[in-house]
This record gives sequence, structure tokens and C-alpha cells, in this order.
Amino acid sequence: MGRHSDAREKLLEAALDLIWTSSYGGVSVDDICERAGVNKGSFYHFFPSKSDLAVAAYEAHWQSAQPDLDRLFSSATDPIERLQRWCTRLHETQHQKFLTYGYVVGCPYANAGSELATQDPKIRAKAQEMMDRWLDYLEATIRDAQLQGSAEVDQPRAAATQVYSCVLGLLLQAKIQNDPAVLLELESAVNRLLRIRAPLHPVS
Amino acid sequence: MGRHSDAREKLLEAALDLIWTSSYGGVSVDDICERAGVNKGSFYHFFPSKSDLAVAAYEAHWQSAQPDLDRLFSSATDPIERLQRWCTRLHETQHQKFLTYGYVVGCPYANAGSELATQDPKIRAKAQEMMDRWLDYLEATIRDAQLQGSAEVDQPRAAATQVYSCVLGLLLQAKIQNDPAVLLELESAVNRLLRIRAPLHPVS
DNA sequence: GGCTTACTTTACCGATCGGTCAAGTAGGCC
DNA sequence: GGCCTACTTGACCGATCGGTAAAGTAAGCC
Repeated sequence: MGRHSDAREKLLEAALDLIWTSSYGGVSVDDICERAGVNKGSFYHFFPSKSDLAVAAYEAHWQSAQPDLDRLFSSATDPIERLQRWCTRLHETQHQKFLTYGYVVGCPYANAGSELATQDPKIRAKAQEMMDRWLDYLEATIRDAQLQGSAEVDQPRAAATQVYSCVLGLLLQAKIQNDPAVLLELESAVNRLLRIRAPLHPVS
Repeated sequence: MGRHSDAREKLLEAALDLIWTSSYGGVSVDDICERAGVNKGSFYHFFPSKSDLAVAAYEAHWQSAQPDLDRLFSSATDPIERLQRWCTRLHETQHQKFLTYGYVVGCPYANAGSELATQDPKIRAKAQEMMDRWLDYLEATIRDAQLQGSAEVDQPRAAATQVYSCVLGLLLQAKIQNDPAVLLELESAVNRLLRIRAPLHPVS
């Protein structure tokens, strides 16, 4: 039944890349098509609209990142170490992007949410979904840390919200200052928010 | 020498309002002119470009908010109380916007920085300037709290960065969830980040 | 081999984008 | 009263926006 094509995947990747390093409004459908090497007609064969492509691109990006996250947040790892490795990873990722593009690019989902939450309900909902998935990883980790007595929190979900807010805020500050080093504050902030006792390598 | 006009001020106010509740890319020069009741020719009489207007609008907004901030962060007030009142104020402001527009709108400077940091150097620089002004208020307050022994931090500037990141992140989460109540986590997060002893009304 | 279906190609749409321009008008200053 | 200057007016620009349509082509299925 008909031929098959990798145009869809190329569009998803091009869209994520371009929108992440620029913004949703700053990237046109033509830009995405050009980067993907796909004609505009094909674009609208695969996606009903620009915003539908964006939503699909975020989902595809998550799907590709999830195996790595599952490894990072594996319950076989000590919860404090999970958090520390995650902090390190965040800095590394942004630093790499900084070297590649010359800019700290922040979190793609948060960028989209910040720009479009009041304008595009589908994208707002997708950003919220992504946020909730992150919060689930954090909540589980914080709960484990609490159970083994290495963190002192009241409600793990609320603590996860606080930790996640610190991450989003530092990513945003790093982006606005265009300096990945801002993210080095993250580990200390997490230790304080969770009242972590005897961090493996204390930073504050 | 010539007549004088309030068109400039009307444009600044219209631009801030529209961009804050939508986004820079989502608002056109025509939109701003229409809201301000000013013709496009007049727009370009006062401002060389859309982004110059945006920068001027952020500065004007800061100037109008500064007296209030100076009162809030007055060194005559107990530093812990300054922080608590600020947390309360942030929630009230967003809640008010939520009631007015139906949306949590977040921080105008952070929104602009998030959207345009990699695209418009002038706006990125302005967002960074705004951020630094906030950090100055916070750093001074944290320093005062540290001196009177009610907070325990190592470097006040770094602590200010952490507190500010929590604010930005919670504002962003509140915007993406479109729920002002997310900001109620702020006070508890600040208490933990600064290791505040005996908060006036403990929340965690 | 032929039919169906999936995908590609390309030209095109009206609307809107940021920005320009030249002519006109009104207020302060001498 | 006249002139300079600040400001207004509204028509206009080429480019680009997101999206459409119709014809063409190639791969899988029978």
C-alpha cells in the first residue's frame, strides 16, 4: 500500500532543532521544510498544521530521550546519586549546546510553554504533560531518598515541584545570561531544598 | 518647539500589555498601534523598530514598578519579612492577572528572555539587565538576613541566584499549568534555600 | 501488469508581516 | 503673525506568513 518515506522523521528533527535554538514564532514552516529537505506539500501531507508538528516533535524528542532517563533515574541507583548525576547531565547538555550553537538554549518544552501557554492550548497542554513526566521522575527519587533517610521533606510531590522550579529557573537564567556556568548552582540548591544530609560530594 | 503627545506612553503601555499576555512574536506592530489608538506612522516616529519599542516598554514598566519595590525591600523592614511579603506579592500579582485575562502570564522580562535570548541581542541584554536588578534586591536582603543570623548561606549572590531561579521556575510552572496556586510553594522553597530559622509563619 | 495508495512536486492563495514615505496639521517660540 | 518643529495621517511597499490544490510518481499488493 503505497511507498514509505522518512520525511516525517526528518521534519520532526528539523522542527525540534530549529524551534529549540530559536523559538516557535521565529521559525517558519518554510524554514523547517528547507532544513528537512522536504517540500511544503509533503509537510502538510504529514501534519495538519505547524503547531501539530511542534507537538509531535516534542513527543518524539521525549521518546528518544526516555531510555536514557530511565537509566539515569533507575531505582537501582542511590537516589542522591541519581539527583547529582542529573544535575551534572543538565549542565553538560547545555554546555554542549552552547559550544555547538553559541547559545544556551534551555529546555525545549519550557521554552514552548513560556512562549505559547496563553496562545496555543495544544502546545500548552503538551508542555504541561512533559513537565508532569519530569515531576514523576523527581517525585519517585525524592520519595526514595526520604525513605532511606537521606532527604528531609514533607510532601515529595511538592518538593519535586520546588526542585524542578529551580532547574527551570536556572536554565532560564543561564539562557538569558548566555552562560552555562549558572547551572553549577543547581546541585547546591537541590541539597538545600531537600535538606540532603552528607551529600556524596558536598557543594555548600 | 512643536506640539507634544502622549502617543509614546500609550504605545509603551499597549506593547507591554499585549506582549506580556501573549508573546513578542504573537503581537504585531499593527496590534500594538490599534490598542494604543495610534497610527503606524506615529509608531515609527517614536521608535525605530518593534524590538526597540519592546526594550523601551520593559524599561518603562520597571521604572513604574520601582518605587513599590523600594518600599517592599526597604532596609527598615526585617529581611525575612521582606522575603515573605515579596512571595505573597508575587502570588497576588499573578492571581490578579489570572482573574483579569484568564491566564497566568508569568514575568514579562523572563518571557521575553526565554523567547528571544538567541534571536535578539538587544532584548536578551535588556532581560539580563532586569534580572540583575532583581538579583540586587535579593542579594541585599539575603545579606541582611545573614548578618542578623536568621539565614544561613555561604555567598549571598549565589543564594540570590538560587532563590530567583525558584521564582522564575515556579512562575513558569504556574503559567504552563495555568494555575496561580503553584506559586504557594515559593515561601517554603525560599525558607529551605536560605535555611531560614524560625520563619514568622512557618510553612514547612 | 495494473490498480491502489502513499508520497512528492510545484505553483499558488489571501493575509499579514515589519517598515516607509510624503503630505498634512497643530502647537510653542520669536 | 509667521515659522519651525513635533507629531499625525493613511496609503503603500516587498517579503513572508501558514496553508491549499492538483497533477505527477513510485512502491507494495493482487
